[in-house]
Amino acid sequence: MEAKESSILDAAEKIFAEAGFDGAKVSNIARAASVAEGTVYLYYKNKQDLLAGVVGRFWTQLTLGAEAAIEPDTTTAMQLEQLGRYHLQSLLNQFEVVSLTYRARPQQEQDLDQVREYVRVFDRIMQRGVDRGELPEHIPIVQLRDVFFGTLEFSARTLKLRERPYDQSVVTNLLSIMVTSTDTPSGMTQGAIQGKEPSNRELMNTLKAIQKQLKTSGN
Amino acid sequence: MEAKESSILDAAEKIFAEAGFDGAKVSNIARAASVAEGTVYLYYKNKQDLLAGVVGRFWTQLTLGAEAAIEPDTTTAMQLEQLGRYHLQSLLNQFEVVSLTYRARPQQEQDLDQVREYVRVFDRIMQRGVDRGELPEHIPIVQLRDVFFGTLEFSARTLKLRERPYDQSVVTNLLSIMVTSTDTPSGMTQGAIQGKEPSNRELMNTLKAIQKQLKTSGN
DNA sequence: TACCAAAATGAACCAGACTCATTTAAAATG
DNA sequence: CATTTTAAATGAGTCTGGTTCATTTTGGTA
Repeated sequence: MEAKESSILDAAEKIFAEAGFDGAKVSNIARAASVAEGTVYLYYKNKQDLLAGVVGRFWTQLTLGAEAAIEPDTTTAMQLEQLGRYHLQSLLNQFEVVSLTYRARPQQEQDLDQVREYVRVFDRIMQRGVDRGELPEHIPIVQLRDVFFGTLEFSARTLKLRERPYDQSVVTNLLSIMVTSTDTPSGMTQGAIQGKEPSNRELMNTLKAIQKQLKTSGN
Repeated sequence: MEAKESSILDAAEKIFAEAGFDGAKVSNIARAASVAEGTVYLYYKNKQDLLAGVVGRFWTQLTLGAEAAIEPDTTTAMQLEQLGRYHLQSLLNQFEVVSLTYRARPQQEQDLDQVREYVRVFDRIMQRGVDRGELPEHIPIVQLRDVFFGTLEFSARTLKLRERPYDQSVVTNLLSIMVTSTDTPSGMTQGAIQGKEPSNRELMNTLKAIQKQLKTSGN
């Protein structure tokens, strides 16, 4: 039964999230799924594998959500901001599951290619930006990816630690520094720096000229 | 005996590093430390606590090393670069121990105030920068901290995953985006960021700074 | 209804973290 | 020194909880 597998995953996610990996007992997960303990092992090799299932499903869903959250026909900067918001919000809303990812990772790398899949959403946005000439290439995309996801993940931890809610300025400021140094259309700066007027168009344009040609509508 | 405790820590670090938390058996750690299994529990409440000991010691040492790696009498930008290099190198050199940090963290938060201590090295650099007027305050230090450490940690993971060695450009590029939008080493993006009218000279300097970054990030 | 294969069960097994009664070493006492 | 006291160390045994597997139940088919 397909439904049974996902019911086990649901139960596992719940128990793992509230008790952590070590605290979660397979017996409890089985009970929560209304299944015998041995049944769990028909669907998952062991407890680790079960965790990988939970985490994998989470990231797969995250990928779908991210793709839905991004307008296809807007600027690269805008898309990055949309992904940034979505990502930070998801990290905060499902903090426990995200944390579990680190329990799964060290094991088998191939378990978590759902994470790699998710990361490609970012890569596609950036690649499109480059193709369209909206992004210069001072910094390799791979490095910008680490800036983007690394910052957001650490920010999420910080917010959780201080028991603060979602903070839009985290995304805004992150984008402002990524955008300021990789891309410098006046419109982008305007959006990124909280509505302040960009100034001195002449030199800003000169600045632009050393980079790739940009065409961005100011929001 | 003090020496015995640290001998247990040494053994634990070794075994944890090569087998991971779950793979490491307390019996093996005890044997490696030439001690009976029960003795371990005289020094550490349980296996988790032992891990916290290993991880805590690591971050304490990292703090000392970081303080040594930073020249006291140089610019904020320079100090940040020194810390960045040191941090990335350490993450790579002791990747396994760093990873273990995530096994310790979810448990008790107070276990890891050594990490918080380490982070203060960054805070002090930034605070001094602000005090000296070397840093404007567009973006809260707390957020920049997440940019800094988040990026470096994710970069370290990426490098490890691809089996690449230490890459100076990661630090350079990170600093370039942090500095371009917050600091003004040679130029003055300050005006533009704050929304004031920057002078032509200021923007020219920014231009130069960016061009310079372009060259450095090329390696 | 009888048969079979797949799915499910849970009692038993076992690895390994942790305890504690006992032993050994060190320090204090006279 | 011999003796008592206190602390440190030991490892066999306990216990929790993940994992296995012989047995039972289920669902489909002739």
